[in-house]
Order: sequence, then C-alpha cells, then structure tokens
Amino acid sequence: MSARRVNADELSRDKIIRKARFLFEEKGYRAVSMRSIAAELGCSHGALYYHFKNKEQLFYGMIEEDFAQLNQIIDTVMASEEHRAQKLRTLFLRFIEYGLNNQNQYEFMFLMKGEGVDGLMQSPANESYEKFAQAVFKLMDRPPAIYLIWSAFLSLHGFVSHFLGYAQSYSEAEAAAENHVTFVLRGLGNEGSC
Amino acid sequence: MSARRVNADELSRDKIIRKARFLFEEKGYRAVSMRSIAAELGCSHGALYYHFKNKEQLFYGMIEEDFAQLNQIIDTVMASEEHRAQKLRTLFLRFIEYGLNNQNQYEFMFLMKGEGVDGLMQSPANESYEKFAQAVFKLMDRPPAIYLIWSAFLSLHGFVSHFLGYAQSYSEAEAAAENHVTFVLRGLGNEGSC
DNA sequence: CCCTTTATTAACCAATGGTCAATTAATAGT
DNA sequence: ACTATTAATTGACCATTGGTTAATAAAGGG
Repeated sequence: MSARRVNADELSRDKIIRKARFLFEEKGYRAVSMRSIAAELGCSHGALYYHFKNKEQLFYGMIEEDFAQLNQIIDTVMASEEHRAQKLRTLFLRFIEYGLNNQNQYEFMFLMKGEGVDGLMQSPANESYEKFAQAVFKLMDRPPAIYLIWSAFLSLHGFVSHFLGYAQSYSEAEAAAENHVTFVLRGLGNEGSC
Repeated sequence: MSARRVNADELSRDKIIRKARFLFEEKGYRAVSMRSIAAELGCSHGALYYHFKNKEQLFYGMIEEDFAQLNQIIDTVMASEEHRAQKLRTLFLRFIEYGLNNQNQYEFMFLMKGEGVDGLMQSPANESYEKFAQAVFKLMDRPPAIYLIWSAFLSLHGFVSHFLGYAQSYSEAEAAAENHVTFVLRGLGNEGSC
C-alpha cells in the first residue's frame, strides 16, 4: 500500500532471484509471469522493474551465477587423475549430466534463439563451447580436425536437447547417456577410448 | 463490415493456411499473431476461430499436409539404386536437408514440448522416427543394437536443432552436414560406409 | 417467400510484458 | 532538528495477445 516499505521489508535482487528461481524451475520460463513472481513476493510487479530491466534480464541475472558451473565441470574433469581416454568419456558424460540437471540454463544457453534473449546468452555459451573444444582437443590421441569436435558436441547436444522435458534429471537418462557417449567416442575415432 | 460476405469473398481453410504459411515461414510461430493473419486476409480475427479451433490447430492444419514428406524422403532413398552404404549416407543427409528446409515443421515435430502442442505432434514424429530407424536397420551390414540407431538419430537431431535459426536453408550448412554425417557413420561402426 | 444454416463481425474477456507519475522511507547536508 | 535529495514502491495505465460470443447478414432449401 505505502509507496515505500520499511528497511527490513524491502526487496533486493537476491530475494527476487531466489523466488524467481523456485518458480522458473518448477514451471519453466514462459509459464512464469512477472506478476506471479511479484505476487509470491507480496509486491507489485512494477517493483520488479526497478531491480531488473525486464523479464529476460531477471532470468539472466538468475542463471548468471550458474554459468561458471559448466566451465568448472570441465576444469574438474581435466584436473582429475584418470587416463586421457577415460577423461574424455567422463567429460562427455558430465556435459550431459550438466544439461539434464540444469535444464533451464541449458535451454537458454544452447537452445533459445529468436525470443529476444539471443544475444545475451551467446557469449557465455560460446565461451563454454570453446573451453569444451579445447579440452577435447587436449584429450585426443592425435590432434583431431576441428569439425570432429564440433560434431561430437552437436551429438551430445542432440541427446540433451531431446531429453529436456522428458527426463526430470540426469539419473533418468544415465543408461542411455552411457551408450550415446560410447557412440560419440567411436565417431571421434579415438582409438584408446572404444 | 457486413456480418457475412458474398460467396466469392468468403474465407476458407485453404486461403487462411496459404496466408498463414507465408507469415509463419517468414517470422516463426510465436511472432505471428492471429490478428496479424486476419489483418493480412482482410478479415476480423474472430473469423479465423470459425475455421480453426485455435492457433495451434491452425498451425497444425498448415503443416499436416507436409508431414508425409519426411516419410516420403525415406522411401525415395530406400528405393534408389545406390549401394547400401551410400544409401545410409544419403538418408542421413536427406534428413538434415529436410530439417533445415522445413524449419517450422521440424521444430514442431522434434523440438516443441511444453507449449500445448505436445501431444499433437507426438505421433507423426514417432511414426517418422520409426520409419527412419527401420531404414537404418535395413541398411546396416550387421543388425545394429537399437540404441545405436537412436544415437545416430540424436546426433543428426543435434546438428539440425543447432542450425535452426542460424542457417536459412540446408545449402548454407551443406559442407558441415557432410562432415557431420561422416562422423555419425563412423559412430555407427558400419564398416562399408567410412 | 420463409426458415434454417453458415459465415462474419465487433465488442468483449483475462493475461501478459512493460512504463510512469506520484508517493513515501531513508539518508545526507547544514 | 530541519530540509533537500535520493531510493524504492505502488497502482494506474498502455498495447498486445489468444480466445469467446451475441448479433447479424448472406446462402440455400422447402
């Protein structure tokens, strides 16, 4: 009612994002309206536009913090004690795992084009792919053609993007993922890993 | 203005679909509103709801006629005079070609979930996959494990779904497609085709 | 010529994303 | 302690969207 709340009741990027994450994870980007977020927070939807320029920026602000994750996953795999061939396999599996356990983020990173979010996600996605490609490059027995890495990535991407929405989490698709990764490794032609 | 037009000026499923196809192909599903279709047709948007239950049904009615295409493509490849190994390669390339030259349809068939269209497209998509899988099965030197075919499909799917929106048509991605198909064939482990 | 069916309009609805002037709490300056 | 400024918030507003519906006019059959 009153135009400004007392300190303790004030909003903050953090409060908003926490609630938004909950809702987005439950219902997906499109099914969550700015008004519904505001309602859950007990404020007017106008207030959200003080903290975030628009819905996309709010969503972006929310997954921004998770962006580093994929890169970190790659780093972790690279730093592990496994053999190179095994590392490669693990890398692929972890990629799928990441995609299916962070479906919102994945969708925005690699799947959403033509909704206005376009440009935003592009650079983090490219960054992540670059890191992925370099990791694969290092883990192969012989330096592979770049298009081979690209194909491997697209194949994993196909797997993830199909299971988005069908599988609730990675665990439900684990067996299939294992098979698919074997397939991709053979496609790469890395002798040691098949 | 008048509540009903003279015969010659009346709408028809066909007139609507023709205009709708033009718009959808140009701007994509979401960016085309029922009102914009009506405006282009010079009628009120209410009239559209006399001929189609809703936007989805209108879109579905539009691509329904094109659904047989993919199946037909598969048949054509199977009936060709090429060697089995070459057929397999051609099949994969034609699949990609279909996807990138019919981006709207492809998106609806294999990518759109959670927008209400869900159930509609499911069965034609499954049918097409079934046909695809059987074709691959027949063209392999040795009967492959089913999950191998599934992996091959997902890999092609990854390729197409990535290039959706980036490539205007198949021709722009042809070289990449060629490489990717080689990759997929190696993943399948069909001796004759690599 | 009337009556029924068919096609169309226009006014309406509830949601949505987004903007903005007005208002109030907090805060810094004097 | 008073005041001017700034930071948040509201709520009314906008255009657009998908969708519904009562009223109405043309077509067509008896």
